[in-house]
Amino acid sequence: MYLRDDLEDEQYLFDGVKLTEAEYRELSYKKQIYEIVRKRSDEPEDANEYRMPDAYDDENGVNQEKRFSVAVQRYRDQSAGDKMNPFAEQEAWEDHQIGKATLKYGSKNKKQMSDDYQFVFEDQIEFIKASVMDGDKFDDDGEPSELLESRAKSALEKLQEDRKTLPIYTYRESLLDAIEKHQVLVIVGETGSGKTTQIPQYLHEAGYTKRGKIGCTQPRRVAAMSVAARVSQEMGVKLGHEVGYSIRFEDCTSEKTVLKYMTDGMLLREFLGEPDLASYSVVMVDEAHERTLSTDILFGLVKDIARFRPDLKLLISSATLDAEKFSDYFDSAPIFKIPGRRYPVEIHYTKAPEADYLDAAIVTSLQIHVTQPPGDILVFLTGQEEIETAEEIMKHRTRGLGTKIAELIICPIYANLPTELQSKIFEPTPEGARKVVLATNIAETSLTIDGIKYVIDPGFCKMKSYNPRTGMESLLITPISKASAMQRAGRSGRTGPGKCYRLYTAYNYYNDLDDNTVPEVQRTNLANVVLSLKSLGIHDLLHFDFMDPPPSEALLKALELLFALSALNKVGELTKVGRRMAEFPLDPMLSKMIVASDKYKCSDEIISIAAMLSIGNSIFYRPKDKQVHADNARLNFHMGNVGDHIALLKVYNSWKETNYSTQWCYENYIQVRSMKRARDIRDQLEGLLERVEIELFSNMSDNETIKKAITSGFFPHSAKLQKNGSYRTVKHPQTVHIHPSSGLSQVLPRWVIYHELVLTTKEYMRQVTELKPEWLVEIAPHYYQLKDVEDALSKKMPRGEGRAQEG
DNA sequence: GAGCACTGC
Repeated sequence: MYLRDDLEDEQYLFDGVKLTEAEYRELSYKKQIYEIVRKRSDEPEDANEYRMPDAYDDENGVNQEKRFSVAVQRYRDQSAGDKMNPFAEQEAWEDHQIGKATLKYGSKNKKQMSDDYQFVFEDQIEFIKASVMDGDKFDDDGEPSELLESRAKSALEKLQEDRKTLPIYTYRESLLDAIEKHQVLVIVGETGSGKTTQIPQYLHEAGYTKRGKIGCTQPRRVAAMSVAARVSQEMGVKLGHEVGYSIRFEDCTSEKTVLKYMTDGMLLREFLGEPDLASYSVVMVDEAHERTLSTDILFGLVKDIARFRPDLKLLISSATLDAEKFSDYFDSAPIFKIPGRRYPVEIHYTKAPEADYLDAAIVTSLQIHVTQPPGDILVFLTGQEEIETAEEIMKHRTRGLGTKIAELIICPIYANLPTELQSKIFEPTPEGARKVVLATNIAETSLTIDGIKYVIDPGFCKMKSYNPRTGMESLLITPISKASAMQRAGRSGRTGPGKCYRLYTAYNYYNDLDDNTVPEVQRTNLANVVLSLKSLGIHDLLHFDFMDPPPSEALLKALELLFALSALNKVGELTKVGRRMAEFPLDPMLSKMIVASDKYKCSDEIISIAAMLSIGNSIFYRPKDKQVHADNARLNFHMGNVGDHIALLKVYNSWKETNYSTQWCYENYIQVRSMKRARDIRDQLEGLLERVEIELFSNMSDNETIKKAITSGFFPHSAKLQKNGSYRTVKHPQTVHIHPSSGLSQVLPRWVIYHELVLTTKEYMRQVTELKPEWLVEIAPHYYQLKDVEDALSKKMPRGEGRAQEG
């Protein structure tokens, strides 16, 4: 499955398999996925073996009327600013977010499209070739001269020799020298420089591991695993011995381990048990430019411990763009540059702005297809819906062209696409055909597709933003940053010179795009971060040394919540409850719910609910053409109007009863992958119960008890029905609605608690359960007074309409 | 009667 016959440059071997240079440098995602699937699942190794149910069939005809994506409309709505977002003017930070969305493109009246072959040539977009992204000292004919000789050598010797051909090898001594001289070093290394695999080995060879482990963090699990596997091969040791990795649900290390690759979030958890990282001699934060939430917190922590641990070496590795910023943050740490290996990429901009980027992307794809030499195309779109729309239009326009043009294979890819359908993008393109991959941001960093020569970049992505005042989250279609645009362009130059077509003008690029994406820490709910920092003994959070501080309102909101949950006392210290909560890798309200379940003797049910809630909104699969079936399947779990939390519990338990059957998931329109994740999380939570001395109790028969435990964590999220069918949140009053996907959206109970608020077309509560108002006063007397609920208690509540039945 | 960027613990 992995071996390709068409390779001419048989330079590299891995596991006895011949790889291209790009494959060699970075283990292919496909192989990684197969490995993970094999390890994790009870499924047969060949994914084609199990029957694909009709839920996944997509034989619906093309809907001509719907071909222009809703996303375009959404973008236009968004440009109107406060029409979509009633809070647009409230906050400076928010203005910033919205402001970025007002990037105006000119208008263009499209003539009615024809699916005639001629169309491909008639409706073209004019591009201007603007620049060439340099190919970093790439030696194009750099085939090692000792190639024939080396074939006779053992695999290990060969690996050792290959290490010396990496760009970084030239810098080995000067790099070790710089690390010896300076405690903190910022390393700038482009993709392909070998920094991630080589630097920890150099340090090991130089004796650093005698003083402690070398830790290297990655933003993604797959990267941590595959890099560790690679390094263990190069060192000729078994994975998990001297070289290991540590990711959630999987600790592949031992006492022997001296080189430890891990996810950034994992190192953060390790801080909780070892606040000075005493067992480490070197910490390398890799891919620091990605600025994940965990990386940003790690920065503050490692900068702090470096002061009282002069023996600890810190390496911050980043892409070129913001190296100066990292250096400044780490007290003017020196910057060490390592060239990478990358092919040149031609950048093209549109001559004029495009009104409809989706249409422009499709036209450009077809244009490339008929005019450009072989090579696959990668198109960056914003989401599933847009990708599905684009797929329909492209299929329709290329249909019936017969042999007039080469075959165009359309491959959609986004994270929520079932795994079986994802693998399509890794199948090699047949001779004479061309592949066009329609991808979300998943293709920007998370996965690498070989053979991409052309990138089409419309310049948008979906970005999460969080309003700390209202506690509302939303996903907005936003222009990308320059850094992101560079990253996208680079995806075309991995295996040969590439071309990037930007569907915006050079003027747009230089004047309208931000330099960098707003770091996650500035646009997310910080409750969990604050709890972790508090449990590390960091009390003055408003003065914590963030590289880019979050809005203070977000910190205050988090502190306020933790205080309400009794995780913090009046002076802001962690309580016993708070310490127990911090053990769980969950949002504080979920952790509180688990801690409280001890009292209600229903921890078994509560951890299942917590696991299901924490995987978010991707449990139910709802294909466009089977929506009615999917909705009916979902309704089964809502029998008796038990509320969404109990419904999630029923989903989990039903799946468990089928012995975690994949087929059952298909029949019930449930995402297999999400359920497996829920099972992993639940298992982890069950293990953690012991640590905080909570007994595993089951109390399935009593829904009211379970609901009370939920209320113990989610009482700040209560809302009361109003006359017009909308709800009003009790504590920070605002008008909200039950999400139509909720089992209670037609039932409208008088009082509800909700899991989260999301802003889409309206302000919605997602995951809702009915509540008795007296519980609020009983469970959270410090938070609710009688007057908050008294009118509800004084009146007799009518039964029947407007009120859910007891489950 | 609506919608699911992407990670991570």
